[in-house]
Order: sequence, then structure tokens, then C-alpha cells
Amino acid sequence: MEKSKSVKIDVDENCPVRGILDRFGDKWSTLILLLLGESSVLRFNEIYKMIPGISQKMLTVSLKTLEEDGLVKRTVYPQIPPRVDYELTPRGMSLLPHIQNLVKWANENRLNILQSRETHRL
Amino acid sequence: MEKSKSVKIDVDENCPVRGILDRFGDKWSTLILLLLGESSVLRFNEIYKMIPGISQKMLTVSLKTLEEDGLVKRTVYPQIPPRVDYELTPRGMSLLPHIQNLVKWANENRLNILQSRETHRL
DNA sequence: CGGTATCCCTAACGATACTG
DNA sequence: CAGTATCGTTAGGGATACCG
Repeated sequence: MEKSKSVKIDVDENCPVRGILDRFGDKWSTLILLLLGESSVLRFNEIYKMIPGISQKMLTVSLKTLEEDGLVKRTVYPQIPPRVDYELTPRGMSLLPHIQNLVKWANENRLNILQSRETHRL
Repeated sequence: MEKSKSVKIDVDENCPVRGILDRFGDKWSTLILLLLGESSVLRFNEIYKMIPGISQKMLTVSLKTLEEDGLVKRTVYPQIPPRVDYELTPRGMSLLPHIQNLVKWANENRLNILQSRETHRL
């Protein structure tokens, strides 16, 4: 047995891990992944309506980068009016549980954290 | 059995979960948590040297918000020159494995993601 | 040593208008 | 319906100088 499980932290400038994680460390991407994880397939406007506060632009941008990273699959049905479906890829699905775990942790620790912030302000 | 395991996604404007996760969705906080997870106790300057590219300001800010959320404990030794130690709290430790899992996932999927980005550019 | 305080700049994001 | 294009704002973060 080694001294540490050591996830091997690469702290380098061009840290390769950060280049990956930063992509869904943004404001909306994790939320989109969670929604697609629950609904399996969603149209653009469905996601749009499910996320109050997001702009059409940011939804487009977020979906595009998720697609670039191969986490989300985009399917266009060439009809009028057009129809575009979004769903998780296997890779996206492999990421999903980790995000869900984070959300779960956040829910479990929310109240305590908020209280910490309060008492810290005094 | 219910239809879904349902991590319960709160998509509301004032989504409480986002208010938590956004705090370490920033540029440096997760990295600091990982380092403290490996080293257990570190002084300010030790962390500073371990993270090339971080500014003194951002290290201060990041540590402060981590402390506010009760994820990191700050201990001041009133001597000259001063000495300040940082370590994970139990709450910080409970978060650590989830971040490590994300890093692990990122490492495992790094190459494939980079390739996805490439082929997508064509 | 371990921070503040200040200034500045860029990237992220939002709002609005337009399009195939 | 599902986007683009353009513009304006703002918050994150870097550089530098100073302090107890």
C-alpha cells in the first residue's frame, strides 16, 4: 500500500485537468447536464423554459461547448419549424453521477454552510 | 420504488445549491482544497509556492471564502514574523472525495475530450 | 510573513434585435 | 423553433505597492 491514494494533483500552469473542469465550472453547464440526466432527451426550448434566468445566448453557448467536449449529443431534424434534440452521451452520463454527488453534498451541507457564513460576519 | 433516484434539481433563480457550489467553482478553490487534503496542514506561503500562477490576492480571497464556508480552518500564531496555518475542517474533508472523483474523471476522460474538441473544429 | 489597498483589464454574461 | 449578431455591463482576477 502506498502512503497516499494520491489523486495526483497537477498544479502546473497548463494543468490539463483544469482545462476540462473549467468547462462545466461555468454558470449553467452543470445545471443542463443534470436536467438532461433526468429527462434523457430535451428540445432546445424545453431546456430554455426549465431554466428561469438563462438567456438564449448562454443556453446556446453552453450547449455548444458541452457538445464540443462530447458530453452532449445534438440531433437536428430538418423540418420547418426546426427541431433540435439534446441528450447526454455515454461520456456525459459517466460524468453525471459525480455532479449529482456534489449536488447531494451541497444539499446536505447547505444550512450549516449558510450558518457558517452568518456567524463569520459578526 | 420511485420512478427516479431524483437528486432533486432546484432550478429556481435563488437556487440554494448553486449558491454553495459556485463558491468553489472558481479558479483556485478546488485546487487549494486538494492540496490541503494531501498535506493536512499548510502555511500561507507554502500554498502560495505550490500554486504557480496564483496571485497573493486571489490566494487570500479564496482562503477567506473557504474559511467563511467552514471548509478550511485558519490558525494564527501571534509571533513575529507571523505564522498562519490552514487545514481542512471535517466539512472540508467531507467534500474532498467528491472533488477528487471529479479530478479522477477529468484525468480519465482528458484525452478523449481533447480529441472531441479537435475533430469538432474541422 | 501574511496579508491590504488600489488600479486596471479582460472575459463572462445579459439584453435586445434579427434570421433561416 | 432554434438559433446569430451586436452591444453594453459587470464581476473575476492580475499587477503593483504598501502595512503590522
